[in-house]
Amino acid sequence: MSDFASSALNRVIIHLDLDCFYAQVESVRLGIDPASPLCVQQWDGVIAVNYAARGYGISRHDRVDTVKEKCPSCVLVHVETVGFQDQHFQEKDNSNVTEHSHRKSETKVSLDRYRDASSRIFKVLSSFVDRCEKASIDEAYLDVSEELKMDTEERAYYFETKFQPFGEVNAQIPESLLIGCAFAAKIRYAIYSQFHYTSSAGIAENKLLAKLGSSMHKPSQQTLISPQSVPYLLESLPLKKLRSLGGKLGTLIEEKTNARTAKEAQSITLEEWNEIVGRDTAEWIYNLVRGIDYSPVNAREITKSILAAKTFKAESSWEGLEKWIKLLAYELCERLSKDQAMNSRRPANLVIHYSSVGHPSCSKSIPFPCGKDKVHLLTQNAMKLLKTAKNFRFPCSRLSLSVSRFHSITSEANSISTFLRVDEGRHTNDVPSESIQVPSVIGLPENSLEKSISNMNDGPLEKYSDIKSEPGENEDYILAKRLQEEEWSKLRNTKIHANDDERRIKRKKKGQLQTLDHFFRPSSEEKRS
DNA sequence: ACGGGTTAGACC
DNA sequence: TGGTCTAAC
Repeated sequence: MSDFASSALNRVIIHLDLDCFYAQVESVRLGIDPASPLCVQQWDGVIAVNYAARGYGISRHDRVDTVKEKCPSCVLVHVETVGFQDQHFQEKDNSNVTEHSHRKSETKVSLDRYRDASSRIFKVLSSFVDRCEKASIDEAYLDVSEELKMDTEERAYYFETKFQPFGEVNAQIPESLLIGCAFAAKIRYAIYSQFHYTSSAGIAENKLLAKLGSSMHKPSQQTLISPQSVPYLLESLPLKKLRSLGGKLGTLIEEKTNARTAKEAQSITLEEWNEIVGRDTAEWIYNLVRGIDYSPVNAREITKSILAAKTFKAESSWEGLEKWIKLLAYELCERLSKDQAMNSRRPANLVIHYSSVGHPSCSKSIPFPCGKDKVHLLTQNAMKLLKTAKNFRFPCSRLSLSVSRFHSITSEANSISTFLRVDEGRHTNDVPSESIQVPSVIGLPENSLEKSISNMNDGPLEKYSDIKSEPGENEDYILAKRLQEEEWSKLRNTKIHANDDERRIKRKKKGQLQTLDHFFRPSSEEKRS
C-alpha cells in the first residue's frame, strides 16, 4: 500500500523455496514416506528428485534407466499427461499406472497438480504478508519490513535459523532481521502443518542475499545473511552463483576479466563495467557483486502469462500439426477458464511459437479472439497463423500457444469502461481483411454491442461448446469455488493443531530446545494419508 | 545427455 | 508493438 517497505533503507526480505517441490507434491498426494526415494518422471527422464533419492546419487537429468540402476527401489511417479482418446479430451491420465499410458506421441505433460499446490501455498503466504512476489511455481519473495510486530515469545522462533558461516549471533544483527527469521520460521511451519510440504528460506536485507541464503542449508532449514557477514560470504562466492549471472552474462564476465568470485569482481570499476556490459547494466552489476540489490518485492501472486507447449517428433502435415494445436488449445482453455474464475481477468493477446527442425524458433501473435467455442477459435486462428507465416516450414517439431496481457474484468464487468478497455486493441479485427498486414482473427462476431456485452457477462466463462454448460451465469466460478471448498475441507480433516505455536513455545520454556526439523520430519504415526 | 514445459524480463 | 533472446526453475 505505502511505498515505505520498498523504499526503506533497511528492508527485511525472505526468500522462500519449497524443497524438490514436484517430488513433495507427489509424495504427499500418494502418501509416500518422504524418507523413501522418489523421483518425478517426465517421459524417459526425471524432473524432480527427493532428498532420499539424492542420497543414492540420483540427480535431475538422469534417465529413468540410470535411476533404476542407482536405486532399484526408487519410486517413479510420472507427471500427469493429457490427450485425446477417440475425439474426447482425456483430462487426467493417471500417473501411477503403467508407463504405457504415457504416450509421448499422443499426449502432453500437464503441470496442473503442481500449479494447484502452488496456488494453495500462495494463499497461505498472502495471509501472512501483503507484499508477496511469486518468483516461480515454488519460490516467493516476501517483504516483511512492515509486518515486524511480534511479541517476545514468538521471537524465540529465530533460534531455528542457521546463521551464515562467519556470521555471529550477537547484538550487531539488526533486531528487524531477527524478527524476520522468526517470521520465516512461522510461515514455513504454517505451510508444513497445512500441506506437509517442507521449505527452505533465506532472510536478508535484499532479494539477492535472501536468495543466496535459502540455498545454503537445504532441505527444510533457513539461513540468515546478516549484513556483517556479507563480505565473508562474497569472498568465496563464485560469480555465477549470483542471480542472473548463471548464464551467458556470467560467462562473458569471466571471459573478459580475471574475476571468478564476487569479491574479485569488486575490484572492477564502474568504468570498466561500462566497457564489459554496457552502460545500462554497469551500475546494476557493480552493486550486485557487492551484495547490494535495490530491486523491490513486487506484490504479485499470479502469473502474467500462460503457456502450453509440446515437443514432438518431426511432423510434416497440416493434419498432424492441427492435432497438436487442438490439444494445446484445449489445455490452454481449461487453464484460462480456471484462471478467470479465480482471478477475474482475461488475456488480450494470443501467441503461437513454432520450431522447425534446423531453424531457430519463431512466434506470431494476434489479439485474443472473442467468441463462443474457444478451443475451436484458438485452433482455427493458430492454424491460420501458421499457414500465413512467411517463415514457417515443415518439418515442425515444436509448437506452443500462450496468452498474455491480462485485463481485469472484476467489479465493473458491466461498465462501459471495461467494455472499452477489453475491446481496445481488438478493433483491427472489426474489419477482417486479408489485404491488411495485420493478421486477422477468425471468429470475431460482427461486433454488435449486445453480443460483446453478453460475452462479458457470461461469455468468457463459457465452457467449450462440446462440453455444454448451463446458460446460468458464472457456472465456472461456482464450480471452481466448490472444488476449492472440497480441497479445503480435505485439509481441515488432516489439520494439524492450530495452536502448535503455543505448544512449541511452552516446550521451549521447559528448556527443551526444539528445532523445526523435529516438526518437519514427523514420526510415522503422526503422518496421515 | 541442456532433456521438456513454463515463466519473466530485457532489448531492438 | 511484435518478435527474439536470455535466465531461471
